[in-house]
Amino acid sequence: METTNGIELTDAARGFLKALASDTRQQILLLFGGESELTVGEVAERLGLAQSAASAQLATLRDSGVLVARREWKTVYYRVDPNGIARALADLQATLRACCPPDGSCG
Amino acid sequence: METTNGIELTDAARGFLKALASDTRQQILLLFGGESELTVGEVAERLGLAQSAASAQLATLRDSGVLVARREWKTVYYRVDPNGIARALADLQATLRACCPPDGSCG
DNA sequence: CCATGATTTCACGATTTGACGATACGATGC
DNA sequence: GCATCGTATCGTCAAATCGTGAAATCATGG
Repeated sequence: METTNGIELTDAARGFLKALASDTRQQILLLFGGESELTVGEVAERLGLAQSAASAQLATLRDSGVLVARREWKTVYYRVDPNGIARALADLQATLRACCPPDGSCG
Repeated sequence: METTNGIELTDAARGFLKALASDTRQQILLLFGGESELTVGEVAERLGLAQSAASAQLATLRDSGVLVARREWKTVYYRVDPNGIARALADLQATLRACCPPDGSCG
């Protein structure tokens, strides 16, 4: 069997936590609260970032399953991936349930 | 009413995300899966960390509401704070609900 | 083929993080 | 008062992160 506890975070959950630990990436994600889709340039302008910085942060969010990208001609449209977020959150909760007593509404 | 979107992360949620973004702090948290309480020295030994490093990371987890500390004579016992975790998770989910369509099981 | 527009990648510097060792603090026991 | 044990704090250093500007990529239009 496993020598480990059996308690571990999935890659989805770890990526999610790392991605959303950054203030800038949090702001980017919250930008999608009103808009359904945003381009790299729009994100850069609204946050006062260089386009290269916005591009990199968006790529991080995409790689961690928080956002998805759609390319239309020259423009790349990013939008939230509810599925990826749900999965990461579910994994995170499942792991946390093993650490904190189930009596609390930990999940 | 609000000039803002109304979408924002609470301090609890932000602290939670930052605290659990570190691999070391993730491992520390998972250490509590089997044990109810651990001392600084125990955490340091099990993770092969210097005592000072374990102390600092534990303090970070405590400051972000993930752990609570209890002092008994010279020894400080840390344990998970299910209440703090539940609050951070609830705040996080509430914010995320504003970003991803409610049709998904986002929360 | 060349120009344009949007994005990505690269090279660089500045700030932050994470670990260590050494030292200081707090409480006990002689 | 002095020694001891467990923690916390401080100083330092290597590695990672984040931002910028310049150059490269990719697709379209003339």
